[in-house]
Amino acid sequence: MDLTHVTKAELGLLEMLWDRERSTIRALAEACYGETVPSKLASVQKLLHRLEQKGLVERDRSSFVHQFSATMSREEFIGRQVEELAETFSGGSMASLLACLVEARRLSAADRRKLRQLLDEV
Amino acid sequence: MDLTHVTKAELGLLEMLWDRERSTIRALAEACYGETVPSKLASVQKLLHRLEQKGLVERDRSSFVHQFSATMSREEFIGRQVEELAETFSGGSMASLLACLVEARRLSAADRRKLRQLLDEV
DNA sequence: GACACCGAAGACAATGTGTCTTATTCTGCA
DNA sequence: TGCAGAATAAGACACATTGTCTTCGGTGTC
Repeated sequence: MDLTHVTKAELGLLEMLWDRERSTIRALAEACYGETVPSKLASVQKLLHRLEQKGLVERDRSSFVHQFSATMSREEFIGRQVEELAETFSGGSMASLLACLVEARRLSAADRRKLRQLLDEV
Repeated sequence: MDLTHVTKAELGLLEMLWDRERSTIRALAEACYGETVPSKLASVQKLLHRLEQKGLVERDRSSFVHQFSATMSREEFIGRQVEELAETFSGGSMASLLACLVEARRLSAADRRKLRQLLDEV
């Protein structure tokens, strides 16, 4: 199982979990599909199961109705996505990947200004 | 057809085209598989066809043996991959995406130093 | 005990992916 | 010219992924 690739439907659930901290299958189905018929509940169940296998979702089984939550913050997840690009294209080096961005002029002047400011704040 | 997603096999061909500027199916099959039997040639043909559909590869049909080349540089391609992440997660804003990286502390001190240096050079 | 709900498991169709075979067209040489 | 070889084109094929849905057994409530 590819631990990194997340489909659009899976990402939708993750976004909801990032919003809500923790949630049930029923609540997620209501938010996703606007209905909680058994088939939709099963879809959410399946997607959550896959996210759990990928290590992106945690399940609390202590109560009869399971509670789900994301294992990492949205920011950390995004960071890992970028790191995966660095892994694929720049031998894992974030610096090289960002250098690539600067050199390919894919950062606007405003982007560069903002970035410099962020770096100064750390 | 997803214009952005590139499979591992397709990426392998792209990397070769970035190395060689332009190449034939036969040369790519030799480099990829180490043999140029008809089945391997057909595999390369199919992958190139898909890359062409995705707008990532250009085909010169002027001579009998077609010549293939990448439509964008490796750097530009990488830039677009990062932009796609920005699109998905940060409303298309590269600055926000990079802010996310800085805030999630996924950049080492060395990464930050290197990045600041790059920004100064532009 | 009857009933509703839950999670687990799997069937299912649609799509994506890489490999391979076959058909068709073109080149170059005898 | 005619033919052998090579190239492109088209599609069959097996396999994996993805999202939806049905069925089943277990659990709680009245």
